[in-house]
Amino acid sequence: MRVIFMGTPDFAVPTLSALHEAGHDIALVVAQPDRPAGRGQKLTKPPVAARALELGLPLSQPRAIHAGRFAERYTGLEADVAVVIAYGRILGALHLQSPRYGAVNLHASLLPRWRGAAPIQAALLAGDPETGVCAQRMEEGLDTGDLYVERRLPIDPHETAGTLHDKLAALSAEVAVETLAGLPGLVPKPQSHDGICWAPKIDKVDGLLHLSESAVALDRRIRAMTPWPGGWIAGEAGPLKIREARRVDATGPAGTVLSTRPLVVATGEGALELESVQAPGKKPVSGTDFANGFRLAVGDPLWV
RNA sequence: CGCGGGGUGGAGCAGCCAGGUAGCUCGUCGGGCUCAUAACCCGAAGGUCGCAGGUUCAAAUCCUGUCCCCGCAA
Repeated sequence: MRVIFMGTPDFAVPTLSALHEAGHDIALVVAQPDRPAGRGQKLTKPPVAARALELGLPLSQPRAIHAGRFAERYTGLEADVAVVIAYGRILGALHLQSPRYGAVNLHASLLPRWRGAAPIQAALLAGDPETGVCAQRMEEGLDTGDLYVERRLPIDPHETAGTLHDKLAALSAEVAVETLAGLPGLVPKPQSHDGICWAPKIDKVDGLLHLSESAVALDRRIRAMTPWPGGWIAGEAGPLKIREARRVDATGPAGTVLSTRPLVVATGEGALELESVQAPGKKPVSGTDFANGFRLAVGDPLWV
């Protein structure tokens, strides 16, 4: 099939690679423009753009997508289908209707649960036992399209957004290939009217941990926000990132150290063993190393 | 030149601002105590203080350059 691929971050890369490998004619790869990123704010190419160049595919990173040269080029390609995965912008009727079979979007949740920007994090934050990937026929409504294919994936108890991201990115690639293969005859099914919910975009402050919350909630938040923005405890010296933690049975005043080896901190309900933490400007260290360096003793507040 | 923190025995840190015997917690090794221990007691090994140069009687500490790591921001 003649495909227009639209995607931007790491999550979309396996799908681009898989479609290319499956022999589809990728007429154009569309990604967001290069942006300043990282220390030094150097202009950085999004992963999909980098991959497109590696594969020698035509690439466009337009600032304006709804009109002008890009819009003309888009419609002029006479593509069979647009495959959209984590592109990062809302598409218009032009993009959805000009390809022969319209636009197919890969979404990392079991729709209609977790429509929106951050379905992976939302599923972890809610403690869902499973999630998955859906291929939907895009409409102008956000993630409301009829479903071509749905694949489920159980969520491991120690899953983080990072590990789940990678699994779902790989699964998305499979679903994309499967969907395109069946496209001429596949009839998409409408989403259920029940269980609709939204997964809003994740903000840095979503990683803020209040130790007065329960260990269950904190554990979920830490895993949902890892690796970005990371679960962190606010303090005068800056944020203390909690990179890995697990729930343990212990009680005490929330926020105080119950043990230094291993490092255990009390929460509003239950306790957390901190396996890997990172102070501002420092490297990640084990809980015990942290306690040694910061001279923590049982009964001390963890981070002030 | 976006802002900022840091490189000190195996690990995490203090010491640097007011140059002059290498410190703390942990680990390691040996010994002791104990039914036993990740607990406790005693002892030991292990560092040319990222690298190069400079100032000085004397540099981890002051100055210059250089490499590397990290936080913020995006």
